[in-house]
Amino acid sequence: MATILIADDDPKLLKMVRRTLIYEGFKVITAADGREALSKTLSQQPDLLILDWMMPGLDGLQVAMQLRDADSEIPVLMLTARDTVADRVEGLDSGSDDYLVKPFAPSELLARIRALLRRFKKAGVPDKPLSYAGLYLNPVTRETKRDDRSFTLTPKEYDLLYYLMQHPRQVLTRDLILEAVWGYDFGGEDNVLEVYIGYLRRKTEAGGEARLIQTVRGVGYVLREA
Amino acid sequence: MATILIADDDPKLLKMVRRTLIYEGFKVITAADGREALSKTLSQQPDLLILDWMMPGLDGLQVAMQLRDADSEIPVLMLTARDTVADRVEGLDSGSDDYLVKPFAPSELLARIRALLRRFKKAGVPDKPLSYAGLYLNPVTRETKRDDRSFTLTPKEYDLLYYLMQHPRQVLTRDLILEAVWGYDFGGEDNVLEVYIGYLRRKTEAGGEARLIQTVRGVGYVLREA
DNA sequence: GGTTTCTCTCAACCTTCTCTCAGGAACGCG
DNA sequence: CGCGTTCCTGAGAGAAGGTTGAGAGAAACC
Repeated sequence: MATILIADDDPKLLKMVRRTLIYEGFKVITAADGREALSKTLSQQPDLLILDWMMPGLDGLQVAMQLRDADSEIPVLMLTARDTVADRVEGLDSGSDDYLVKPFAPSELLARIRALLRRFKKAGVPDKPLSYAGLYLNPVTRETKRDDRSFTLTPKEYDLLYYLMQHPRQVLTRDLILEAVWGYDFGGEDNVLEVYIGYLRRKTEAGGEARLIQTVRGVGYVLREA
Repeated sequence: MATILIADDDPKLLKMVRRTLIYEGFKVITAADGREALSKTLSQQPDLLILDWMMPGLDGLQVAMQLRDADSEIPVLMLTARDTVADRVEGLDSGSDDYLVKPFAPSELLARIRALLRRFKKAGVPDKPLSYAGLYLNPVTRETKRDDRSFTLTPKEYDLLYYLMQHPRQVLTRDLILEAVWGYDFGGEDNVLEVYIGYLRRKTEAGGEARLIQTVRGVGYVLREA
């Protein structure tokens, strides 16, 4: 499922939107201002940005413009309290792809998001199959294999493996993985991630193959040959 | 869904039209002048062209004429600010198929586009029969078979199977299917899709054959042999 | 106009997935 | 080696997702 970054300086709205999106199955990254939005966008490559027009420091417009200047093609949905024609035009010119005027209904937000994602998926590169060290994952068919032995994954397992395979040889911290796959800034102390790593290991090594998902003690995990 | 190329030297209009069309589900290619329109038309084979009459360099008229000379059959909708009878005649002679005078309402534009596409579809290549793993569907006769056992489908069932068979082995998300077959913009709370998948399964497996429509839990469905 | 067919909703049921918990194993460090 | 910390794993509760039968209302057909 797609990853969405939402930037707004109003924590209440942030929370509301975040909950809605997660409920709908999106992965969510949040940012409290434009600068944070920009840096998280660059580091985590979300599939869509929801930017508040008015934010302290860098506002949504400026973020969108900077991204366009950097040839980013990530679709941008702008949130604004204003609703004049002039504003709309200005926003579109600056690189945002759609608009939503506050206050808005969650269903309206979802509809726009879906429309934007659909539109950009078509324009973008179709998902390429990933493979690393005998592991194979095809996002189009959702086929997963280790060498020629194919195995099935649950949605969460799939998301996790997908994420790992997008960053082979890279040590991924617990927080990063949790945020990418589970979509929350992790506070509590459960051990979902460990459990799911366990599931994946069981499945990827079911034929007695060598371990590919390595633990980096105190940090996180890496997909790497021993 | 059809691909439409729109060429105009006014970026604002380009953007506006692009958004309207995309929102309606079309794939859109844009061009800023006649030369670009011509080359993109040749390379990407859109289903319809929207050309501005007046453009720097090659104007819309010239583009249309060149395409006709090259035996292109792509329908052309011409945009013009002028509205005299003489102009209209000249335009039609030169190979455009319909006209729209600026400024125009988006709904008007859409109506013309739909009319043109409908008109030219008839002249186009008829849909080829689809088959996969013993399933057979003929869009011309609407005949449907599993191996040699033919079965009948209701219109909705047919649409659904047709869509699935156009994407064999591809995992199709609920949203995608709903959008393609039902035209929803927002996947509500009902379970029509599940019900219809059930109907199709009943019919495609009535002879005790293996299941071809597989569930991908948490995602959607695939047409695939187990 | 009446009948048949089709589409969609609802609700109950069943399956599978997710996440938590807790005990035990592995690790790193002094 | 002993100790605290970190990680792994089996079991299971609860939630989510998917299937199915029944039936109401709309649409198509005669």
